[in-house]
Amino acid sequence: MNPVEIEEAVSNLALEPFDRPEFPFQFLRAFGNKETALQRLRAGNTNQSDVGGVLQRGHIHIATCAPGAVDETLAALRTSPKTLSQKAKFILATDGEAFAAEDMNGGGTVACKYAEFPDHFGFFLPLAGITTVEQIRESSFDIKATGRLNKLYIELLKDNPDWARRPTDMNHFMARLIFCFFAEDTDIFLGDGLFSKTIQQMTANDHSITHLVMAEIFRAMDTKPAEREAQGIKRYANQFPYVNGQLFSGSTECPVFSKIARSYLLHIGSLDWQKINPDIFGSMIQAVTEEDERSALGMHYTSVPNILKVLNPLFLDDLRAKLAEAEDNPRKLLNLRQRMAKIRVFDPACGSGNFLVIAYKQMREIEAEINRRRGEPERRSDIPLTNFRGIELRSFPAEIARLALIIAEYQCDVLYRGQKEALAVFLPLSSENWITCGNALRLDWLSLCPPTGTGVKVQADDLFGTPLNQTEIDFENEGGETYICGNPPYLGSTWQDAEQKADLERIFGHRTKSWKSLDYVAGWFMKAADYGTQTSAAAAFVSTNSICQGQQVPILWPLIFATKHEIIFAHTSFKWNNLASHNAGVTVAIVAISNDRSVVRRLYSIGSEGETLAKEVQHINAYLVAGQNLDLQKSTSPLTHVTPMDRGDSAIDGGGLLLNATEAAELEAENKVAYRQFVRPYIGSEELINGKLRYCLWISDDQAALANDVRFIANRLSLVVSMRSSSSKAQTKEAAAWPHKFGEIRHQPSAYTILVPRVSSENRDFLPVGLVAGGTIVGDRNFALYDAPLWNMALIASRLHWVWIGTVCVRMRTDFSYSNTLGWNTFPVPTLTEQNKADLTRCAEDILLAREAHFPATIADLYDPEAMPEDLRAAHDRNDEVLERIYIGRRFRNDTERLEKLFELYTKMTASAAAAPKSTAKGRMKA
DNA sequence: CATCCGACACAAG
DNA sequence: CTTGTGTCGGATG
Repeated sequence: MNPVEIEEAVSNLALEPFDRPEFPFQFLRAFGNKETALQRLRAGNTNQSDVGGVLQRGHIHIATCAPGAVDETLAALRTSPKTLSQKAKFILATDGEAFAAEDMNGGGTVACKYAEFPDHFGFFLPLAGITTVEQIRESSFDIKATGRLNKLYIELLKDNPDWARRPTDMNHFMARLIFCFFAEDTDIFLGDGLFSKTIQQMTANDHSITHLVMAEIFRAMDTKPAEREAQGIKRYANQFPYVNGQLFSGSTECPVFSKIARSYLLHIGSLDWQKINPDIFGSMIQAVTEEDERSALGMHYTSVPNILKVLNPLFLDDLRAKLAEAEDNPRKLLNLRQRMAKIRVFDPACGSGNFLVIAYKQMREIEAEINRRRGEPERRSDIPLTNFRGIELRSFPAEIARLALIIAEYQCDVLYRGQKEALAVFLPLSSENWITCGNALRLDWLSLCPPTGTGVKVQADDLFGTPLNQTEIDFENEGGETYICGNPPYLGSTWQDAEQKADLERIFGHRTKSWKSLDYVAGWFMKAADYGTQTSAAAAFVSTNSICQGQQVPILWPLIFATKHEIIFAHTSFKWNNLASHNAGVTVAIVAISNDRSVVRRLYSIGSEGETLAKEVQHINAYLVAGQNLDLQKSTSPLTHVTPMDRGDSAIDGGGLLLNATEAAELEAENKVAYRQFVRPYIGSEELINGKLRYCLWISDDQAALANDVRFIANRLSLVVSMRSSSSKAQTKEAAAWPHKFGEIRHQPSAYTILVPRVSSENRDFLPVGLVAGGTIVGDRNFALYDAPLWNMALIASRLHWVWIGTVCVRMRTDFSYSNTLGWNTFPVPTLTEQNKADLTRCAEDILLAREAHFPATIADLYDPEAMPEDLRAAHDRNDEVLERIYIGRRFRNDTERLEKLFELYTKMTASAAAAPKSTAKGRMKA
């Protein structure tokens, strides 16, 4: 269940008469428990309560009681031994009048009237497996409103199929409604609930005219008081103020309301819209208009702390520092206020305006403190809302973003200046539109956010079609600073559609031919850098970490650096969680660029306790490592004298060629000869890491006919044929003609094979390199070194290599994704003497021996960082000792030092290769 | 054109 | 929720 569904279930429960014995089960049902789970609790099998209540292990201990006994019942739950031993997260007591609950992990308490407990449903969201963030817990309202609006939206679309075909109008209409609900609950409309009441009264006898009444009200809000009589505004609509803004200009047409839609509307109006929180309302409501997103309604939410990871280092930290520095000095405070009034914040992927709203609110907070210290607490804000600009592709979020900013402004005015002052300046809304609906990668940012103080009118080389009227609006920030921020969409190169590819081509096509491998988000960085060449600005984006790892680095970053921009701060990989706990958060990094060389560079990371660590550094390179830039290109062959590495063989067999132990035994029983002849051990990464056993059919061309006479094999091969022939891939289809062989073979006969899994957990301190006998078929989940000298294995097993791979290769989630071209072929190794090789070989053997001593422990067991055996760790330690002495004559102090040395060696290595191109493979061939 | 490589959604404890 | 898998699509030389 998503939060919206839960809210609805909980609210419905509170409306029913209180049923003392049933309540605990009803409550659990509302949070998504299945009937079977409830039945088991009822039967007592899983109910562990020792106070006559209902206790669900790991979740909640609930007790209902006679009227007036809530306090002692809650106390009994609190001290109940079972509450502790069954690890209940919550305790809850109610008598149908009062309601009390506690979060046993110190997350606070709820005490309210029974009828009001649905307002606290966010408190219990962990029960439904939804990770809560503080803001959510306090924002039951936003989820509730989202759910109600969603219902209305769907109902309206049902009754108005023509509106479904004009989503922009529909979205605009929804934004108008939200505004009216907010306005009628905050005295912006005179009279409490004016909008809802007017609609209700005027349509009480005839719901079919709802849309006409509403349209008349909207028309009034777009008509200045002086013109109203001439325009013939109806009396009931005349009570509404002139709002204007772009919100009510244009057509006032409204969709037709059915009886049900009308009742939904009135119900939504009865909610207390004062409580709306623009920080999160926008991201919640956004899903309403997106068909495929609706199942996750209320799940999309970017946490404020994460947004501040971008905004604080970008400029808010500095403002706060200046505030602290100014102390009570009125002159300094004034200067700071004047500076802030000229700061513009630009989010070219603004969605529903999250970043802009947070930035605005944070700045208002700082300004309020300035005004307090200067003794001007009621002073009107000097921070213009129009300095917070955005671009958004989808029309509904764009509408919501503007609305969210308007609401944020009003709420800040109420908070810092008082209701009266807030109302005095609220209407009419500014007619400017600072949120542009369009494709940020195609629009000209300089026109939307023109350079300061220059008066330059930039001709948009990439501005399509109709000129945007927004370009005429000037920022009120002559001589001010610009900060670009946001969380643009990430889309790996394989998932971009034709239009998105074209977006990237327009930006990168004339700069590099490798633009096709770039993530979509790279476009925002490049546009920001280009923007920065015309005017000084700093830009910080949340981004997939893949643009700072692996193959994208040498494509993107030299282009950014060429615009004189450098990375001024970065937050290394962390998980960008949304509300859904089952939805493994994307791993992201925050990267900020600026062409101002004077700023102090900072590198942020998440510490072991989840705290943010900051480090001041001289320079940050494109791998988000402290150190100089380097140009690391992937290479098809090793740059040093290590053995070339191949990927293993890819079955592409639809389950036909690979056999588990049972299937192999089956064949052996059916035909021993065939078994001996055609079955080989097979090793994928699961087999290597977790010590599993698998087999495969390995049949040479000349024996294909013979093998096909074996019934078991013939059956398996037919599986292969059917899978391959129905494939969408040409290469695979062709391979259906020879089902007895693996789909992609790179196999070389060998006496033994060293192998590394392509993907493996980052939690191990060393890469899980392995060694198998030559007859074993190495699957494509591994890279293989056939008959390579064993010192190659010593390299792979080293901490140096671990660090290199972790930085240079692309990762899958946060796990390692090994690459031969990017990681192995580029690995900087000093020239090894025969003695060095002998020493390293010995080290590799020692590692293998240490592993063997723990037979049958698997690599996963042995390399569990918590439980790594001492002798094995010692063997690795000696390996590192020997290898690192070869590098620098001593051990490295830490991984940063290792990386810095490796980068340095790489730079030298490639520089000398460029100086002496004759030594390349091609050069030798000619000679 | 024939490899070869990286991505990712899915699946299994 | 962590860790690994099967196969596609498209880059590369």
